[in-house]
Amino acid sequence: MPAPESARAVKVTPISGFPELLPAERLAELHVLDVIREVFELHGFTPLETRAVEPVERLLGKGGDADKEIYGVTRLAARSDERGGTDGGLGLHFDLTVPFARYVLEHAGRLHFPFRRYQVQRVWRGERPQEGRYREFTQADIDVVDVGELPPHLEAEMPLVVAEAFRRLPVGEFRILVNNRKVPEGFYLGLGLTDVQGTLRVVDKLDKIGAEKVRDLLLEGGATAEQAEQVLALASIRTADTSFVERVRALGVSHPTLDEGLAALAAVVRAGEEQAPGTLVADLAIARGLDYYTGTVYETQLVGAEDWGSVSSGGRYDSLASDGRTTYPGVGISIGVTRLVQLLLARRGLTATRSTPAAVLVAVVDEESRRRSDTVAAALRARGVPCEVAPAAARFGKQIRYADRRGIPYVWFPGAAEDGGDQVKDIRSGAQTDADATTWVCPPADLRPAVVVTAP
RNA sequence: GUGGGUGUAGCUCAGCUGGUAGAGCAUCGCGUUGUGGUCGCGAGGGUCGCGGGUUCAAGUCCCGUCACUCACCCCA
Repeated sequence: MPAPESARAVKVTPISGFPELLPAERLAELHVLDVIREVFELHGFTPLETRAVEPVERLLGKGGDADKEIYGVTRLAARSDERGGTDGGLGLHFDLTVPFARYVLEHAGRLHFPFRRYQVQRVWRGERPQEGRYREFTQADIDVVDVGELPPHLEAEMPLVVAEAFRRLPVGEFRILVNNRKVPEGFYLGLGLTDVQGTLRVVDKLDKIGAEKVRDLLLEGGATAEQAEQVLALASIRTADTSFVERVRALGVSHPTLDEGLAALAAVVRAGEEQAPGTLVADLAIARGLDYYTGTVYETQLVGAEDWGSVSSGGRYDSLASDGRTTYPGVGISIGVTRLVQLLLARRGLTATRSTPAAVLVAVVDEESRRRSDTVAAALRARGVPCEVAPAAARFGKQIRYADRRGIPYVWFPGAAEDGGDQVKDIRSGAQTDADATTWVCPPADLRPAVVVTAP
């Protein structure tokens, strides 16, 4: 016989970039998700879910150096020649836009256009994690795609939906920065700079490395001092109204694409002014890394937490979904739910008022009468009151403490009343009153855990 | 992938130029045969990330490795 296994502690360690929440935190996150879903549905977006995997070549197709961030999926038992390679293999999706584009192509015959959908799912990116950046996280996307042409007013609608969701969440002040790819593109071309992508990438670093460094990089990239100045001048324009148009005009550059972009961006900003004053800001430095964006691009930051990066972004894409014959242009915006929630948890003290959905703990007097407690619980549940029955017929003090630890506001005592009926105690105030499980009304504010923030 | 930092109890951390582990908080128990939170007393919980080396002796010094973390890249 082998010696008895020594009780050695099993080491469990977190995996970097795969965040997990405590119960109260998860309840808070669910609240955030509920609000987002509700707003999306109020705007008529239909729910959709796509599989977690796509062919690797499809995931690779639409991005630049996306290959590094894609997680491949293989069976552990697969033969070695089936593994390792990416060609023909499967990968976990790194966003919800690319899978959605595929979905549209695959089901185009059975969808009605313009097609509005929302999608809330986890995505995976094999990046180096750090604060606010994860390898597994949840995105909540809305997109609209149409056949052939996409009306421009949709580009104004997307950020307004996000703004509405954010207004219902304890995120504080926020700004949705908006730009149109055609503005810098036309501007650069008008200046004689042909490397639009390269220039955009440099400009995108502006808030990180500063104007001086950006100027150096532009000069290294072959721009003249004058061109670099103009590029920086454009990027410095940021207005909450349509006055950015005159400011761009004042720079004296002209190009047909620039005109198009300015008109489109002005329309978006104007809609924002009317429907969500102060939330949409034209920021001509916003570039967005993904190169499938062709028109309006969005980026959202919470005021005071700009260093956490964007908590919602997106844009218009005209050729992401195309089968070669028909193209389905779209526009969408994504809320980085995990980043947003982690930010609120870390910086705003976001939490739930309790760590369980239960509003009531039904006490158990002794094990012989547990059935009576079960009956009480059933009556409460039948009327929509979340509750649980105490795990043990311990001293009442312990049962109350059980509820207190979890933030459960009420403890129900079967048979505690003079007449043999029940009593319910609000353990926050200590008030204990006679009650009947078939008629007791739980105060609405206590029915579900509430979400609170403790920091400004 | 590149570079820096850090690994000691569930959490936050002490532990001096080497002498075989400690605090606070948390958890559980008792004080309180059933009504909590305060308070008091007590208990459990550590192969000091892992492996190797130096030494009579390593949490402490050296090498390696892994993990976490920060920055770059990129992005929600």
